[in-house]
Amino acid sequence: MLKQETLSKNQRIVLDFIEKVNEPIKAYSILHNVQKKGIKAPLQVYRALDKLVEIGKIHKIESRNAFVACKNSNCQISKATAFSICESCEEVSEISDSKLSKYLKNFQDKAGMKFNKYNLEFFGLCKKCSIK
Amino acid sequence: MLKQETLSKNQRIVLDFIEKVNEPIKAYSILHNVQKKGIKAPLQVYRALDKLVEIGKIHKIESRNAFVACKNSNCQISKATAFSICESCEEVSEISDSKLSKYLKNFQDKAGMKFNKYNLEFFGLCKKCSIK
DNA sequence: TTACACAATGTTATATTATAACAATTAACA
DNA sequence: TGTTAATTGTTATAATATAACATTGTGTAA
Ligand SMILES: [Zn+2]
Ligand SMILES: [Zn+2]
Ligand SMILES: [Zn+2]
Ligand SMILES: [Zn+2]
Repeated sequence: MLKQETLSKNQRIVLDFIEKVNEPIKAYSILHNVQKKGIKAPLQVYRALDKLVEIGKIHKIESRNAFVACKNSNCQISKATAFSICESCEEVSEISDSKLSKYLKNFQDKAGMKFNKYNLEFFGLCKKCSIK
Repeated sequence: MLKQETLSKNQRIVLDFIEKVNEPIKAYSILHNVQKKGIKAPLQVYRALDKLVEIGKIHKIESRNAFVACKNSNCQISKATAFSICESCEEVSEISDSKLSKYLKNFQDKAGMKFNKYNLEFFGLCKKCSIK
């Protein structure tokens, strides 16, 4: 079987919702919002999320246990992700900076470990929250 | 009241254990292991963990929901952390690389956000697991 | 087209991680 | 000593995530 090109029904429902809200959202919040579409159980959501993460359509914000649609040409299938997170209003944006991603992709640690993926989360105050 | 210099009883118990195991460990695993010391409830562990993270004695590995002792002069009180994680054996090590930390501390995103903290997790295969 | 393999679904139950709420005790300090 | 904040103890519960198993759908090739 070749790599799937089209999303399954549940994957489509979950992705459509995540793309619509356009900000990080939690699994159970997704569940509550797609129950009208026929998705009834957490597992149905988590299975769709797993697949969507795997194919790079969404990312997990690990420090927040939340999921967000990829804004960045699918981030080489989810292997290189960077986010900025406002600790005041919880606004999250995906960082798209070729210099940064090049630097990190080429980073070599002293133990000689071979990396195939990274996730970077910056925390601070967004412009709006800085003013206050 | 000045900033506390000594750890409280529960904080000491939890930190001693985390330093002893010397690898990432989960909150409930800590709980099971320190019950003989009189810590009986999850909250007692989580409260100690919160404080220890805050003062930079330990870090949370967000992608694993696990905690590990800091190896790196307390990482400027936990504001700049980087780890390498083997996806096969789950070995985690803290990265201490002054070039990397300098690069990330000075990173400026396009939205002009003011960062005060970051966390970076690299994933891949450690040397041992690469051979297999 | 039929048989196979694998992906996806549906469903119930349960595991794991983390916090709320409130009372009591301890530690720092003016 | 009186005051304040930090810490503790305790019970209950919230929030996040997976196990297990039966069933159905889909792409592939003989
Ligand atoms: Zn992306
Ligand atoms: Zn903000
Ligand atoms: Zn550290
Ligand atoms: Zn390994």
